Amino acid sequence: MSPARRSCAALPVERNPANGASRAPARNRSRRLKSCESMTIVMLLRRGKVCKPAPAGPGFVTIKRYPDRMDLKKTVNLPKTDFSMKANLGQLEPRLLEHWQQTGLYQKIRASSAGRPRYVLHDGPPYANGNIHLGHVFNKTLKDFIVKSKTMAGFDSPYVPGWDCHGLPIEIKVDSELGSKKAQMTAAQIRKACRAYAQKYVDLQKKDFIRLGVFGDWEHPYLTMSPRYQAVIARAFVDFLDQGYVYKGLKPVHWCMQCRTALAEAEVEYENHSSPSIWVRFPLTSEPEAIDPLLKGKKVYGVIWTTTPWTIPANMAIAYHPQFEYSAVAAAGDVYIVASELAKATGDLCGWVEPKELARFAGSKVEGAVFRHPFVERDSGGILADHVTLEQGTGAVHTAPGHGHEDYMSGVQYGIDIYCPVDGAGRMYHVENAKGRLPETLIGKTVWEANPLVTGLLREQGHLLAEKRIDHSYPHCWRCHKPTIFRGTEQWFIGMERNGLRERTLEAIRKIKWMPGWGEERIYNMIATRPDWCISRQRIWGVPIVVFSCTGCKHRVEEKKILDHVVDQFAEHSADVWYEKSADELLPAGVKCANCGGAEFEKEKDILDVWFDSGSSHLAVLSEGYGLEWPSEIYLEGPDQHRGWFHSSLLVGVGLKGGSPYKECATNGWTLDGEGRAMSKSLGNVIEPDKIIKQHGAELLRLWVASVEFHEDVRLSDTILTRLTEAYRKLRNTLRYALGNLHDFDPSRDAVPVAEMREIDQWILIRCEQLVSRCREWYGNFAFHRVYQALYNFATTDLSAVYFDVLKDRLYTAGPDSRARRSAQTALHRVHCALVRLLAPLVSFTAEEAWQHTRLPEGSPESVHLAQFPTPDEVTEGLPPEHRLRAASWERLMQVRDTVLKSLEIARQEKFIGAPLEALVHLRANGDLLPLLRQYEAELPALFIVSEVSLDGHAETNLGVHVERATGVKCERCWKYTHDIGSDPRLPTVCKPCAEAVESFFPDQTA
RNA sequence: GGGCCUGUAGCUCAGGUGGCUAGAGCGCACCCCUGAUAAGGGUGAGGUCGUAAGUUCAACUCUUACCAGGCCCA
Repeated sequence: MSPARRSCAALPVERNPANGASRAPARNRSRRLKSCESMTIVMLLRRGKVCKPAPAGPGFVTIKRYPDRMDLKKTVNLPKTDFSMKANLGQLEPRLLEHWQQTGLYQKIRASSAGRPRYVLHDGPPYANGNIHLGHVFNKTLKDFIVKSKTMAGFDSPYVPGWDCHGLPIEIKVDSELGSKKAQMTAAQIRKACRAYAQKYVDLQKKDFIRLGVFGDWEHPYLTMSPRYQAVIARAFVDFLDQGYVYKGLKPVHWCMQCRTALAEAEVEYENHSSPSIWVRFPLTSEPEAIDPLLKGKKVYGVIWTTTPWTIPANMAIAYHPQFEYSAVAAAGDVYIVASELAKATGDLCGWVEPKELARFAGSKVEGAVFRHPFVERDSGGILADHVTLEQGTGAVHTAPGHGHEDYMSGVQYGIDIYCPVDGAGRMYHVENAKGRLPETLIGKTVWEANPLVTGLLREQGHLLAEKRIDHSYPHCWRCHKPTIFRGTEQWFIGMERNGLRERTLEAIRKIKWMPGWGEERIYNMIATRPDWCISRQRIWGVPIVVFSCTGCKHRVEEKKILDHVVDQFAEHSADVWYEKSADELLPAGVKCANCGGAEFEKEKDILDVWFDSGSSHLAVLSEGYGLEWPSEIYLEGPDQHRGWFHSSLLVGVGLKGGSPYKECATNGWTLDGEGRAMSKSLGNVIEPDKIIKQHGAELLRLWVASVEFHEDVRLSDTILTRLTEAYRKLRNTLRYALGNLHDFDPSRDAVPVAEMREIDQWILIRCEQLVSRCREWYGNFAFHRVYQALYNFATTDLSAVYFDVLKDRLYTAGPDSRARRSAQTALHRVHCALVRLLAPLVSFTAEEAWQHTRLPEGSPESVHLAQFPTPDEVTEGLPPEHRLRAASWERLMQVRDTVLKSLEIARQEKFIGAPLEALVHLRANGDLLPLLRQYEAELPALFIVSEVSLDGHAETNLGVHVERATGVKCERCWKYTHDIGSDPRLPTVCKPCAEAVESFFPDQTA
């Protein structure tokens, strides 16, 4: 300790020479103290013989008769409560859940909130597959915090949970469960199996969410597979179609030629495969000097490398990386453009003799150059792309937009045709209106047959530079295990530029409040650069794209009136009717093809992207059916949803409703392990929510959610759980102290007017008032962790360490019905009722349990969750303004208290005292502190929890503290050392105030 | 590899527009109490503010690079 510090602390303890004990060695003093105590521990009193009972009646002095053997402890008002110290959440929580369910609490909340301003959080649907994980817990609990806190802040805040039920993951699972049976099943039957599967997980997850104490309309959640919802999805598509957003175009997908089907990424397995890899040159037909002046007049070629020769016929461009450096290498009179880094390797492979570098330039120089296809009458443009790498090949990527995802992206970016001359069986064919005719030798050949033919053609033309087989990992069909191809197929799109969708969406983004703010930039960039929305999938489990086409002329039936007729059937029978009925049955009678007048139609086979399903949730839920208005107040999901639900909801909202379905968009972080790593099976660091609930209770998970800054990634570990367990116990014990000391307090009967309260009781009300005001504000901006910290700090610092400690003497030893005790209880009751309500959105179980144990004023709601947050005014109601000014004095006194406690600690360390009541504190003060202390001199012993305080004004420093041994005798009842022991002859070991308090325990015998 | 984000004591969090010895609670250590008792109280020790440069009279706060981690893409 530094000298400066020492002087800051209390002055050295001075021992009172009058106190004999002070001269004795420390060990002796302590021993003597103990023996002294043992003499007075439990005293048996004999009274009856001394005081004869007086006859009752007028004119007689009443002398109460005390029992012969009296246990003084029974006259101490110790806390009494059934609110146990140990929570036993494992039993409490299910009991409360059952109770809430049986009493219809959620419906009651709705009823009591009716007519208040609305605050609707629209739930993002989790996927109905698998068990819930910590991320679900985090998100759902946060939503519950918002809904409950908004409810208690005076809003009507309903919560309709939902599930995302369609989609590939479920279809795949069902597929594998059905096994070979699937082949014999109709689409409708498979859909039934998918529906059952999804329902199973809806029920499972629902149970888990309810278990967390999340309030909501669990009886009527929205399911994307419900007939009503499916109709909403289908209608949304029809509306998009009707309003001109939708078009059909080509996009490459994984394709199995064997199964003749599109495959999702999840259905593709990568296996080893041997492919022919070739180096091909494309003659440059544009001016070489545009690339580099040194190339003027040279015969220049672009050089590409590919492992799929069959895609060469579909080549439309050559991609270069804008930042890479490229070399023009001269060899045998020709000049080749390759990445500088790969020039040597390429030259070696192609057998260039004495290659010479003529020039070096950035890839960006090649943009706009024109090459000639080696054997098709077509140009191949130089383009730029970031996906170009230097790991293999030449640094120039053969680009066939109909045969590769990245190629496709480049194609879209540069407006190049998505050209795919390969049919569903994997055979080459002449595409109508194609640029450049394919050599006839290729037509009708499968892509595998085409490989050597293409290589042959290239060789003939002199454009094959090298050839080499390569073993690599290649996508295969998960079902038939044959290698797959990328094939441009017809897909449905929502055009981002149609009706200005992209622009309008970007405008809408600017109007939304993003929390945290960076969400705006993130989603803005995505919308600004995303390609058209591909909304079709070649699957079964989803909502079909409601379009028919004429069997004769292929003309599509897209009239809204006709399609709406079909959608109406979805609402009634679910979208299954699409698979159960024929086109003829589905269509209204008498529909004719607008083009050819034909009357035979076929149904579209594709279904809609699941993001279209969930993106339409606001149409389904913020609707009359649920009694909710569009748009919602807020969406809250994980950060991945900027590309997911936030994104699709926004597009659907802007497209069909002209704006965002949410005014505010909040994100919760990811849940990580104690080291900040993502939880994964392979790392083995996954924390199961179920385990924590079993071991600690859902309340602890809620407390965890409450304790962290939720916008950022959050961690959970054993250490954190241990801290939370301790915090929970502290909060619980705070409530328990209050309940225990309020057992005989009826606010309507016993409350003391605030103006007449003890000042320290008024002080805690003012502290509590500030707490309420801050917590309300923090709830308002979803700073739950600040609410938690404030409540916790209030419980530990203001209450446990100061107020409760100081209060014990008064609560325990004053007469049960005395003004002093009732004053304390009034304050305690107010603080308790405020605390319980402030805690309710966070620790909903414990708050409810405490509420049930609280004696509430007449007319109070049966559940804390039906109550409103306390208001700051309510806490200090009745406090005269002039009393409020005294709060500052008390803050000052608290500082004096801190100093005194430091001095007491020194005395304790020196074994001069043990319990603080053994001390007499002598204060010396000057300045304005002295009058303040004088004013409150009578309160000081209680505030310091010592037996005596003496005060004088001779201090040289601002405040001096001397600790001495308390004089007098220890009262057996209140344990204070006093000079009035035995003032009541019937109670020879008890001080005067205690004697008076004891009196109130015995019935008035004069009555 | 690209876009966005995070990194203050063992833990969870505070630290407007750069400015006194960087705060809180918990935990920890030591002590006390035994009438909140598988409770309660006191005192104290913990941080070169991810790392390294730079701007500045002055940086936890501004810039750059790097490291570690997260989400989304590729």
